[in-house]
Amino acid sequence: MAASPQPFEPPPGAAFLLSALGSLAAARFAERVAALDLAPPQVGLLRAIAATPGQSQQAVAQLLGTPPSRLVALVDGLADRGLVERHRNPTDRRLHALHLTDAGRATLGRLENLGQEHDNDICGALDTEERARLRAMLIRIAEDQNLTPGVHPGYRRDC
Amino acid sequence: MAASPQPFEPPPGAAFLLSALGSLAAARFAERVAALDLAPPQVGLLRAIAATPGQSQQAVAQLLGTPPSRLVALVDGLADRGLVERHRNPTDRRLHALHLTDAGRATLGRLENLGQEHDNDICGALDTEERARLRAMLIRIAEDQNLTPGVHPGYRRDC
DNA sequence: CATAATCATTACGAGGCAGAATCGTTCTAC
DNA sequence: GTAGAACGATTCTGCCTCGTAATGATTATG
Repeated sequence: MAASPQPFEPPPGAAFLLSALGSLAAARFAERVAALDLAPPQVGLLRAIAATPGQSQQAVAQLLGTPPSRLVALVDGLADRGLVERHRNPTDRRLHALHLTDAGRATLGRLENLGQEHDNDICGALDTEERARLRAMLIRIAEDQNLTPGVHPGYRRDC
Repeated sequence: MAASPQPFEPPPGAAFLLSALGSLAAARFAERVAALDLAPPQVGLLRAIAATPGQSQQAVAQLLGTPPSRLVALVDGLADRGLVERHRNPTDRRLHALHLTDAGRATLGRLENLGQEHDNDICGALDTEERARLRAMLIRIAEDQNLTPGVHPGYRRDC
């Protein structure tokens, strides 16, 4: 009673499509930022530091949902490039307050343009109005799922 | 002239939201299928075999976009559980034709229900009509990006 | 003043994945 | 008909990522 060998019997649901397109978007974004010698997690870290400068590494780690030990290598990579600085807090010398350098801010600006191109690449099939409706729906889902705005959940465990 | 420390200056675009929600959806799905002792790639393989039974491993590998050597372990895991069988092709004994067992089909049925629950979980913020519009837009994007329907691009290292 | 807690870092180990090498089988050329 | 190339599946090897556990330095507590 096997029907004709139709590919993939149940049509994929919205969640599957979200996962598939999200994976595609993430991979494409990784390619783009590779041109700046950056990995996606480093971009997220840059954005997090820009949003709330002076935070301790532990605070940032908690915000991003990553173990602190992972953050060390991330910060190292950005500090080696001169995009980020660790400032020792004089009142509590355990803490490393994270700040962007001027070069870091410049890189962030370049990333913003790059993000726009990325958006146009991914959403090329949609006109401006449709894109706005898509964004609105996605934001509603993100809020419903208690996602921290601007934070990619791929930091916690699998991406 | 730094404005108030607003979190994440540029509002996230649709591509970022897609990536973030896709990551979330993938992680949640992984949790769900873990209850059946399955990993997401194995689920994709099950679905691929169900869609076109009797294919060689190499053909399936090409469809999914994964190196053949990776498929071996994947098939092994499913074969150990008795969900999949390798049938030697008598006319060409190099080939291993992949087929689902009855247990495999039963598991696939369970996965279908599980997928519906997953869909409802992720899209809980949207009513039925909105969900349909979201699906339609996502499908258009997927077609525009030349994604193989039903195949998760996460198999491909480069996509 | 001593002990516990906190932050960053390092050390270690597990797991996953891609690419090269291997083994058996089939096709092609002569 | 046989030798050698081509092909499919598998194994092997090395790399890379990540999470957890220990380490060291500093500060809070009682």
